[in-house]
This record gives sequence, structure tokens and C-alpha cells, in this order.
Amino acid sequence: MGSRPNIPDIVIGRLPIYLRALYRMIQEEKEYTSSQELGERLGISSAQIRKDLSHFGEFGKQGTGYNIKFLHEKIRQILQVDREWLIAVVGVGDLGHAIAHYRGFAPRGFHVAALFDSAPTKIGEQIGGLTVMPVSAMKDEIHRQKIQVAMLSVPAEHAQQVANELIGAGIRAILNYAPITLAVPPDVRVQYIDPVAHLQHMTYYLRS
Amino acid sequence: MGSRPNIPDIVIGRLPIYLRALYRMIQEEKEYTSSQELGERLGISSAQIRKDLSHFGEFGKQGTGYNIKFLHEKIRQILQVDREWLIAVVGVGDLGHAIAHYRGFAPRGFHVAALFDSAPTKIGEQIGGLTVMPVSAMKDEIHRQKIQVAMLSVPAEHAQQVANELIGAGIRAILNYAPITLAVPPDVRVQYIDPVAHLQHMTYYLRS
DNA sequence: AATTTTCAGTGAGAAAAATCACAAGGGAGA
DNA sequence: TCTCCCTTGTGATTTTTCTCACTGAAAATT
Repeated sequence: MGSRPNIPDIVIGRLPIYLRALYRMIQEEKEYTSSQELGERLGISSAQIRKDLSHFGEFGKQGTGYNIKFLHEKIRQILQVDREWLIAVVGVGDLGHAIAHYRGFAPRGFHVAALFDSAPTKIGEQIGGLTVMPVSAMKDEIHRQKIQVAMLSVPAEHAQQVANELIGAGIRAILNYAPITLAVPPDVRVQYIDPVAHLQHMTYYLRS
Repeated sequence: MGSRPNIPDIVIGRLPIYLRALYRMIQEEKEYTSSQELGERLGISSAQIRKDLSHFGEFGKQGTGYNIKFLHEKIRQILQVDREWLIAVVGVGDLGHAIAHYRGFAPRGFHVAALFDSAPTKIGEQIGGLTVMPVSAMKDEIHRQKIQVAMLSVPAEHAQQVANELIGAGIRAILNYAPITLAVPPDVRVQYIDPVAHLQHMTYYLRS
């Protein structure tokens, strides 16, 4: 896809939000939308949306707006979610279970392809059609299936160590559910999910 | 605690990150840290950390740095998590179950105090010491317990409607797990948890 | 056919956020 | 006490991000 230099990360981060809204519009069987309508739904200015999209091409038509399916597909291509990504889940406690059962990954480009845990009691357990494997088998299995993305749902104390092993096994993107900032080499991407951090962010504003 | 005007939201959003790191340091029985050390752990510049904290007061000492417990407590006060917040969870599918069982809320200031679902088969179910109640009982129960925060884990199609009911019941902060942007009045805070959006953000960069 | 409305894309400018770099305070050791 | 080393808090500056406002094109209306 040739040269795509220097697009701000904050712009990339908004594309999945646009995708999500477009997906809803497809379900609503809408055909066209405008930057203004999209912006109103998302609480984002229309100029912001137009400028974001302009980094990647010209997807709209003056007077008409954007064809929803077309724009949806274009953003999927940009984000590379017009294919399926395999995911390894490490740590199958309550959270890992919920992740393994979650039906929302598949329709948006992701497929949970392997489950790992270190607790001997959990090895062999069947979850959502997959068998929990020992962490010692992680590297081989990740290579065998060519898995590139991992979700980390182990306790905070073990997260860094497991992350190191994942990176050693070739993983280049980690979605970390443990409430700890990971140290990783610059070619590895990490994103964080910390519900408590979000809650704490909101309670700041709950002053009467 | 008087006037605290105009502090950028992006600064507020980093405070929970600092809190998380300080909490870890307390567990490691460290006593002092510096903006530089903290920054290295978090991948944030030391100047950024100092400037962020300077919005709220002077918490460090030249030559010494920050007393970890003291700074931790100060940030807890700023975020108002030096008390316990009660949370209502709406939607007890797999995700709602995982939330209800999650042990990570309590030590960081939050207590799941009520569970709601609309499916008659789920009403009455016991989860983590709580009984699932019907959505129709939501308003009364939220008032009775004076719950101010809610977590929304219902399907996307119902999220907006349930959010409306929550707001009608007096909820002022919503952590939304449904992959949809909610429309809410300006005095209601919403934060989003969408793992797939994070994954899609990362796959952008997975070009070889 | 002419006019009006709608809406994308974009350069210029404004606003916000991050970084720089330094003065000054505090501790440790000589 | 004096000197050296750390480290904070912060004004100044740079960088990044967002918004404004306009051009031009397409559609809708008269």
C-alpha cells in the first residue's frame, strides 16, 4: 500500500471509532452519510472527520457525502482489518473466559485461536472450542499458527514476564488487561484496557 | 478543596496511570521516586509528569523527589477515589459475569453493588453475592443505594436506551462496554471500553 | 437553464499539548 | 561551612492538534 508517512497516531486511533459508527449505519441500512452527521453521532467536529480521512484519500463526494459501505471498506483496508487476525489469549481466569466466549471479535476481524495458562489445573480445559495449553507451549503454537496478536489477562505481577515471552515468540501487538504499564521494544505495539482507570477518570468530575 | 479550574482532561486521564504505577511501587516497598524514574516506567517524559502534578500543588521535594505513599494519597484525593464508589452493572452476560467477579475493583475504590438484566431467565441469579434484579427495578435500587456510577454491558442495540434509563435514574458516570458511542447530556460522563477498537488501532502498524 | 443548497477537501490560523531549559531548594559529603 | 549533585516547579518555546472558513463540485429546486 505504498507510502503512508507520518500519519498522527491520534488519527489512527479515531479510525476504529468511525468504523464502529459506519458499521452501525450499515445495520440501519443507511446508504449515505456526511461528515456532519457522523460527527454529531460521535461528538466530533465535522472538520475533524474530513481532515482525518483526507490523510488517506478522497472518499466522499461534494453535495452527497460518503457512501457508507464504501467508506467502511476503505477504513477496513487502511487498518488492515479486511482480513482475519489470529489472537492468542494468555491467562484464562474469569476475564480470559469472558474474552474466549466473546462473540464480538469475529465480525470485526479477529479470531481467538489459542488459549494459554500457567496453572496446571487449567491445562486441557475446553473453552469455546479451544483447549487451554500450557505457557511452555506458547512459542511453538504461536509460530505454528502464525499468530501476531495477543491479549494478556494474567495478574499484574506476571504480566511483564509473560509479555517478554510473547515478544520472544514473535508477537508484535499486545492488548494488555493487566493494570501495569509494560516495557517493550519499539517495534511492539501495546494497548491498555483498564476499566478502573476509566472509572477513576470519571470520578474526578463527580463533584457536586 | 475550593477552585480547580480548567485543568485539561488529558491531564486528568493520566492521573490514574500515575496512581497505578505508584501503587505498584508501594507493593515493591519503595519509599521515594522521581519524575524521571516514574517517567521511564511509564514511557512518559519527566517534564510531563512534573507539569501535570503542578496543576494540583507541590508534592515533591528538590533533590529527593516524591514520597510515594504521600503522592499516591494526594492523587487519590484529587480523583476522589479516597472513598468507595458504588457501581451498578447492567447486563449480566459473559462480560457482566466477569465484571461481577473481578477482584480488581475493590482495592482501587469501587464496589459492585447491584446487577441488572432484562432477561427473565437471569433475574434472581446469584453472582458474587449479589442477586440479579430486573431492569424495571433499576431506578428504585439506584436511588436506594445512592449509586452514582454504572457499567453498561448490554448488546449494542440496547445500550442507548439503557443509558437513557440510567441517566433518568440519576447515574452521572457510565463505563460503556458496548461498541457504540452514546449520546448523553453534558453533565454525564461516559468512558468507553472497546477491545476491538484497540486491536484495530494496533493492526494498522502491523505492516511488514 | 439558472439558482440555491449541500458538502468534501484544504490552506491558514488558533488553540492545546508537550518539551526545553533553567533558577532555586535540599541533601550528602568534605 | 562550603561545594557538588539531584531534582522540582515553571516560564518560554516548540510541536502537535484542532478549527475556521473558503473553493469548487454535485445535487436539488425553481
